[in-house]
Amino acid sequence: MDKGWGLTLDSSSSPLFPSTQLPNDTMFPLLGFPVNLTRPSKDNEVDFFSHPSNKPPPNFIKNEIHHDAPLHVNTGLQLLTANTGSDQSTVDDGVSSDAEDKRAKNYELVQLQEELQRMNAENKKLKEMLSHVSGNYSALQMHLMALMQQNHRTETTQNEVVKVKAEEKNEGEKVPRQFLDIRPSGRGEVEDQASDSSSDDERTRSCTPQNNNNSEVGTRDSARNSNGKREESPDSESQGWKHQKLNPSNAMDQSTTEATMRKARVSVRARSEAPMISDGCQWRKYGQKMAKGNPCPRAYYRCTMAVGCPVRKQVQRCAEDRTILVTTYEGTHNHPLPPAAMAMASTTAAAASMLLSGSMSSADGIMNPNLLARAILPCSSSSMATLSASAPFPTVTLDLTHNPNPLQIQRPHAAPFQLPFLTGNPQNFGSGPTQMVQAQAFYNQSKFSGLQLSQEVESSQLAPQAPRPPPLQQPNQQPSLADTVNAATAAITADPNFTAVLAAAISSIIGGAQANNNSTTTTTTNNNNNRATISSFSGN
DNA sequence: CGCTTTTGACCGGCGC
DNA sequence: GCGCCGGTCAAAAGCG
Repeated sequence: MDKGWGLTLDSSSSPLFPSTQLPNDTMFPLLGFPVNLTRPSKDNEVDFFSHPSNKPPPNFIKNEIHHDAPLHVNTGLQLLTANTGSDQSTVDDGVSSDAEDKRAKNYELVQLQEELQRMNAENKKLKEMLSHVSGNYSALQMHLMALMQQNHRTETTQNEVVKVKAEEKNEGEKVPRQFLDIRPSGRGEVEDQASDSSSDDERTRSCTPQNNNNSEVGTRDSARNSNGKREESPDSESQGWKHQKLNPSNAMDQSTTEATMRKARVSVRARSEAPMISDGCQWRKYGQKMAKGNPCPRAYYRCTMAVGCPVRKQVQRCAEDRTILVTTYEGTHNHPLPPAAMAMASTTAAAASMLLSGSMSSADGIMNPNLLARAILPCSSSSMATLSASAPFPTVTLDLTHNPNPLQIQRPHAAPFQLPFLTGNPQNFGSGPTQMVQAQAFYNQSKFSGLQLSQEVESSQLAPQAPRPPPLQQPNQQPSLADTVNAATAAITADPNFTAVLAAAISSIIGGAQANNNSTTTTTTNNNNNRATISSFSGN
């Protein structure tokens, strides 16, 4: 009987399928009879249905396993044939002695199905919990980063305020407290609640003694204003940068770390045919220049995810190898980031934070590139993460163009989405292999099917030229958090130990889609964009 | 119509 | 002081 079939199939296979062979969502509908009807496999033929008295000999079972022939052909015993028959066999099932046994099995089937339903429900609950926890984790991570940076700036600011007061005593009312109203007007709440970094930067920058000694007191950019050409613009933080550049000397002893934080740069080298690597943030191009020594123009972008975000980046192709895209990040986001942007943002923030640390802000730290390099990439060679001391600003270069990972050597085409970026705060630098992400974890996640997570990934045969499905069509928009979380949840379920890293990978992958979308809105759409391989950051 | 990109001009820093 | 260079601005153009 079919129920007896279903019973044996379910009872034998259901404990294995949910987590291993079938996606959870598709597994349960298959638990019922369709499986039995469409697949009269040899499993069914094995002794479960046969009455003990009719148990086939061992030889028969072996034959059944090794031959894929239909059941009725391979069956050497009448009883088995009768048992494995279709629904019409009920006529043949006149064997009344099996009735109670079948009832019992039917009952057992019902029980198992109920149990599976309970497990399914529990699984869904766990998924929801996981997505919730993942979201909270991201939020907390950002909050922690913001607090750390704010805390550091606060210390610096307090020192500078003390010094300003001392100068006020010396110079009387000559020194205004610019930091009280230095913030640009008309900003949204987003900045109010999250822009401590930039606003504090503005305050501390403006209240430095150096600034106060200038004749440009009271104006943020006297040079511009003296032209009568430019009033204070909403983009004042950039002028704040400029302002800082104007007065770099005297205040260095007090705002060294602050300036370092602001000027610390993280340069990422990655092979990409896309005009921009995807980092999950929204960027607006505000300039392009031909840089000396490189025939490729350098593009300047600023973060537009929040008004007044000070983060900028420069994108330029390497002169020696134009398949290498060099992206240099500068500044720290002053707003919450979507999961898609966490990886890169955390990396850049981590680099800046490391520069802010005592050892790194010292000359020793600057002059010892390997310290920072190894701190950021504990498992990488120094050639993959270098610190430039000769540059005007401390610059960490993350070279993603090499592929020293033994795992990837073993599976050379299997990890085009491996993401090295830090996903946590600087204290997590040493977490080592957990920072390494294998994108294969997201296999079967249809959310990413359009993001070149082709299924060949699992079979280690990802073809770079393989045609890709169209990217997600969300021009200039971040993928919805819900989508991200849902997809992340599904992937994380498979291996909860990689929660943070998976989230980063997902976000970066989704960011890849965004980059594609961005590219479509600019000039040309490069179908090879997603072939950008950020593949070389390795764990051990 | 609003947003983004393009692009020439402008500015300050720096080296000579 | 001058010129070069990196970085930024903002008007114009492009685009959906």
